[in-house]
Amino acid sequence: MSRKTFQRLSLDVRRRSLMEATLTCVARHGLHGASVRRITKEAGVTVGLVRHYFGSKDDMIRNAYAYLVGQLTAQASESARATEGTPEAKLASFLRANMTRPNMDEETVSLWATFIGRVRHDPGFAEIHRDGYREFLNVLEILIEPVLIQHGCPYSVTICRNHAIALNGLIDGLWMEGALNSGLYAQDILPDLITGAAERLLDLPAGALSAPDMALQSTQHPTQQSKPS
Amino acid sequence: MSRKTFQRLSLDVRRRSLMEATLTCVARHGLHGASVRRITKEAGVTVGLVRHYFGSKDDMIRNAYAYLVGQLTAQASESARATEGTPEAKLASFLRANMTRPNMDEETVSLWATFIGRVRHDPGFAEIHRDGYREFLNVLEILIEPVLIQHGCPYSVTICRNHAIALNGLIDGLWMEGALNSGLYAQDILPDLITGAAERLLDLPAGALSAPDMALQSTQHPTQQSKPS
DNA sequence: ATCAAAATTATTCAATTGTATAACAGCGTG
DNA sequence: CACGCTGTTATACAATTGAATAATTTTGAT
Repeated sequence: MSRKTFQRLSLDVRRRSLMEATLTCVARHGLHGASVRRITKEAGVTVGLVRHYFGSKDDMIRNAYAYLVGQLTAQASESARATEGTPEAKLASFLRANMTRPNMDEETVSLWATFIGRVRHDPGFAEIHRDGYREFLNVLEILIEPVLIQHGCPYSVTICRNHAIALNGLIDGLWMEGALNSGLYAQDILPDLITGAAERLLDLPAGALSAPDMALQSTQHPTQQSKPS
Repeated sequence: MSRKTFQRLSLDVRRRSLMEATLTCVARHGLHGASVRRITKEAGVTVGLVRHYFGSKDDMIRNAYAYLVGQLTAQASESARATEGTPEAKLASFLRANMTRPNMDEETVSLWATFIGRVRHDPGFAEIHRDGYREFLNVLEILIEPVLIQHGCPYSVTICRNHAIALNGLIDGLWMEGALNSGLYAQDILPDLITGAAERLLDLPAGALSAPDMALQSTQHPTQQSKPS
């Protein structure tokens, strides 16, 4: 009986392939079902490599979690960065990115939730979560600030930060419940729903985020729409 | 060596004690660390009882999840029901209940997230989640409806439902990130933060939810505060 | 072509897992 | 007060787990 043939891959490639296999297995079978054997089989290697590249299974899982969080925020903020136009358009793009693929994906949410469940009792996970959350809040603040200023909204560091916290909550909640797709509503209502909700949350005139064309033609002060009362 | 002494308990008591021990262990050690032996030790019984009362470990865990979800919505809506006063006060009470103990508890959020992570790949969990989510949305709609009407906001079944979806997202997200307490802000800012955010989300005049006294003395149309612009 | 260093495989090991089965004991019923 | 039902304990078992070690193959430098 012959030995398995194999390639020697670079450290980065091998580590990433193992982390991605880890994420795949955790998403599919949960943390309890993601055994070293399943993960290494998914990655097409044998069990010994875990020790070789990560020292232990727990270490590998923590690295995979950090890898996931990094990708999530990177994708969303890249989507905002790539959008040319007004601050409103950038913010709207960021919001919509979180309500559409690839960011809003059932498997990704499953993964995220599973890891979140470990944050409380594993200091390593807690640190990764805190850093990721901080980063996400920062991105949000930077996106919100110019929008508030442009519309002459009351502005301070505290206000901006509180808006970021609330908006982040809205994003997280809709992202999660939406991706799980309980069948109670269609997922494709979410991009419009979140832009509308964000407008009101930030006290912007209706249409400032949801109708980017209108926002474009009057960059200074969009027509002040009277609130229905 | 003598046998362990024991009491014969009623079916309900024993099942509940096993489910609560399950929740404790899952919160502490995750699904992967919540072994039958740990759970039964936590409950003060021996392993055989799992088979006797639930058939299998998985069945016991599913039951524990349903038990948790039921308690969560029950506590929050009870808090709203127990509040005398205007619809605004009831809604505000519901929101605040989700941002304070016992509902907003790190351990509870850990549990919830862990289970959510299994929803995608376990049909049993999916059903429990869907039912719980539907229930929560219904409660929210019922609380929102009279508030919208009272303030003469544009109203329809769709509008009300969309508001419920958004508000639920806001609650879920803030509840989770807040409870995990990453240390980026103090948890006690959340009750005020969510009532303020909800006012804007529902397009209510400022103070309608956050200043219940004002809402009380003018139940018809609270002083229309001009939006800062 | 050779050789050594390193990446990868193969195998082993003790510990833990979930479940099944059999023996025991509490408790209501007669 | 004895009896029997069944809730409960105790034990056994095969399967799986994470980690450690030894054996082997690839690869790049010479």
